[in-house]
Amino acid sequence: MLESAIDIGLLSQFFSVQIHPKDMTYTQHQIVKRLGISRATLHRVLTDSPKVKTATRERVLKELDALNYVPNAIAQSLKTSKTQTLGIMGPATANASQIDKLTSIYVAARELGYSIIFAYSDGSPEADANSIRELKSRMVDGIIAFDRGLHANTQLYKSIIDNGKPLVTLYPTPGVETDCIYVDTRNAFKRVTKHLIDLGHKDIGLLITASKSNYIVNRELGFRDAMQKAKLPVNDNWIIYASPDGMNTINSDEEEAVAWKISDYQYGFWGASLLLAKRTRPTALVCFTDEAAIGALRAAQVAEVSIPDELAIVGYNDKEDAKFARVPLTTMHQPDELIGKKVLQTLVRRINGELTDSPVVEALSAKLIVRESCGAATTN
Amino acid sequence: MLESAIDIGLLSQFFSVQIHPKDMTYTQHQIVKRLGISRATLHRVLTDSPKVKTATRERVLKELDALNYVPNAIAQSLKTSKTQTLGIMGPATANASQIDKLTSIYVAARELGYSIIFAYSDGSPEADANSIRELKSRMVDGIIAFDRGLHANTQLYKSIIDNGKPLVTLYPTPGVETDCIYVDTRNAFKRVTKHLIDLGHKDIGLLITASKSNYIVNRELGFRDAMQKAKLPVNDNWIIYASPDGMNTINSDEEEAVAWKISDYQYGFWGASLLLAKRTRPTALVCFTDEAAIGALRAAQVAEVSIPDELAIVGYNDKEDAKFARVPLTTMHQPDELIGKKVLQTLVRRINGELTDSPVVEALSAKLIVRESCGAATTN
DNA sequence: ATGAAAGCGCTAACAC
DNA sequence: GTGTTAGCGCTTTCAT
Repeated sequence: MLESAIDIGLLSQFFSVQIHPKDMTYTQHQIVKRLGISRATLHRVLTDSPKVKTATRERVLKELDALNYVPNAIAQSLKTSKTQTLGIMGPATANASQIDKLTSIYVAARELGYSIIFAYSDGSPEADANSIRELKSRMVDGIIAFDRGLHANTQLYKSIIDNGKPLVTLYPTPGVETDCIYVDTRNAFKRVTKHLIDLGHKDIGLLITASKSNYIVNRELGFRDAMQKAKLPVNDNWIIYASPDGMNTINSDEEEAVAWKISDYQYGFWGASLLLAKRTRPTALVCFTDEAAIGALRAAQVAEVSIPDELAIVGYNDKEDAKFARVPLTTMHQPDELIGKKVLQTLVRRINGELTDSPVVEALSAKLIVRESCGAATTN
Repeated sequence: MLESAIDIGLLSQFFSVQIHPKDMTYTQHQIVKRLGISRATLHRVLTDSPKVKTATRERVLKELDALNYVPNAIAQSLKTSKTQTLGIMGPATANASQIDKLTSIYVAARELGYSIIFAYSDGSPEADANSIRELKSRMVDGIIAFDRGLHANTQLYKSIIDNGKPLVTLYPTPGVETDCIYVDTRNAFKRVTKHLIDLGHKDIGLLITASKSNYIVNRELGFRDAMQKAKLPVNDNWIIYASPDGMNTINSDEEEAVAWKISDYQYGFWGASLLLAKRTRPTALVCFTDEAAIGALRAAQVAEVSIPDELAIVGYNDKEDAKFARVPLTTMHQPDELIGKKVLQTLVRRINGELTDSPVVEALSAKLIVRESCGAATTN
């Protein structure tokens, strides 16, 4: 008795009992001393091993509960070389759809017993390198690349793979052979454009940004897919590549970084104003996000252009803002809630070696949501 | 030479050199063997200690760089009992203002060399307890409570403090003596209400939710402060406590949890519809967020009530959506970008023992942004 | 200016 | 069914 008291520190025990006995952090060593058993037995109880006498087990469990024992994950990690931790690297973002994706990752991680370290980066090469260093240093079991599909990321991702860490991306990245769970935005934009075509529109414009990212480029590709399939000409005059300086080009990684700091609303407003000022206008406009569409709605309001009568508008994302826009938006709904589940399932199986060598690449589909802005619905 | 090769594993060295020499993870032990120096000397170089011969230092630094050495933070943590890791506990959220706060915390943490573990919780007592367990287990150096000021959190926060972990909250929590950095929403709502009063409004309504959280309650208090100061009567008929079931009450923690799943837009739409249907209406309406105000804008549009002429509307948050609303919103701008800096500064100083015993409690002020929805501006 | 050695809390192989 | 022990990668006295 005296021995054990000395062992865990006479003074600290005194205080801990006196002040908040429930909230002291005990080590296995201390618990073992108290119970007069060995580390191994304790470990067996902790891991539900059958090789423990029931009486012993119960005595141990009771003590564990009384002491509110929480294992030290750091020590576990050091010993096992597994941290039960996943790293997310990417830019922070205020886009509601991105947030929902992120949340679904958090939820899924929690369910599978993984903690998440969010390695924030502003997208600059130095910040990205720092993020990787951070995650490597903390021995994360796997990494989720939460980005917008910039080509500049290729090298970065390769270095992660070379380091032997499982990596899941949310965009297929050319030249990077790794697991990828993504929403097929190209197909989504093809379908939302087709919806406009089916409604009888022939003169259709596209409002995107000048970014070279997959996030943007895929949307243009999908739009062109639909136009081509319908044998409709694409009027380049009606494709607006919005950019911060209004010059409609982005030529460097630095300019990309700056471009992402501007809101989709703003791009939508600028872009639509530009389009509406032209001598001839399309009868329909595909916007790269709902937020851009809301910006366009505002521009139309200022220009006194009636939506959808004079210009049909569609967006992409389908978060709450689309529903409550001045003209409720026709848009595509992404399965954001599903992504986290899929990503974690893939990543964890990869970590556990349950997957073959070839990368898992899974495309998820978006769903058309018809509201008033396209002119098809007249509810309300 | 042979010895060192054997020591770090003949096979693994072979492969690592062959496949990706740059990306192997080396331990201090391995590096020490290669260089023929001691752990201590390596450590001195790593920590910039002056007690190393310049020649030795350079030789070591060169090797470190060549091998791309990244220290194992897990081992460091175990040894020093400091993880350079901070935990954030709270619900995930799609509110743009919350996201900006969170981002500013990430940025500030990165600058100070701390990693962030986001311990997601849906707000239920079990999930909260799990979050605390997770953070305790991972030995975070401090915790940031990222919540909406629910009374149910009091016990939770007390248990963190009892455990001896520094805790910073973003709401003053009654009964919890800890550091707190917050935006004074009560004062903000007093001022935005006063703005309406100054514009000549006497009949002013308030649209909030039925939540008992500080997030909501402070807003009502601020509204009442302004009305009282101006000696204006508060018409309870014009205070809308929106709730999911339309019964305008929330009576339990469970109901609170459900209530937070519904968007502010939706509450704004429901609440304003309710208000506009009444026999008598106020001439101005204070909404609990910009998103609620946008929902109210939509309800007004449906009811063909002209904003701001028949009803002035103000919100709170001032993110991009406020600017591009059908009627650009008069609102209060929170210093979200500042919060991370302040929170981290406080938390890190607390961790380092640089603060006195008494809690740091700092209130930040919001700023009035006047646009069209209040009827004061007519810019376009 | 440099090195040897103990130990952070845990797991797991091995002994009894 | 239970106990002993080595060691994960690092920091840190204490010697030399």
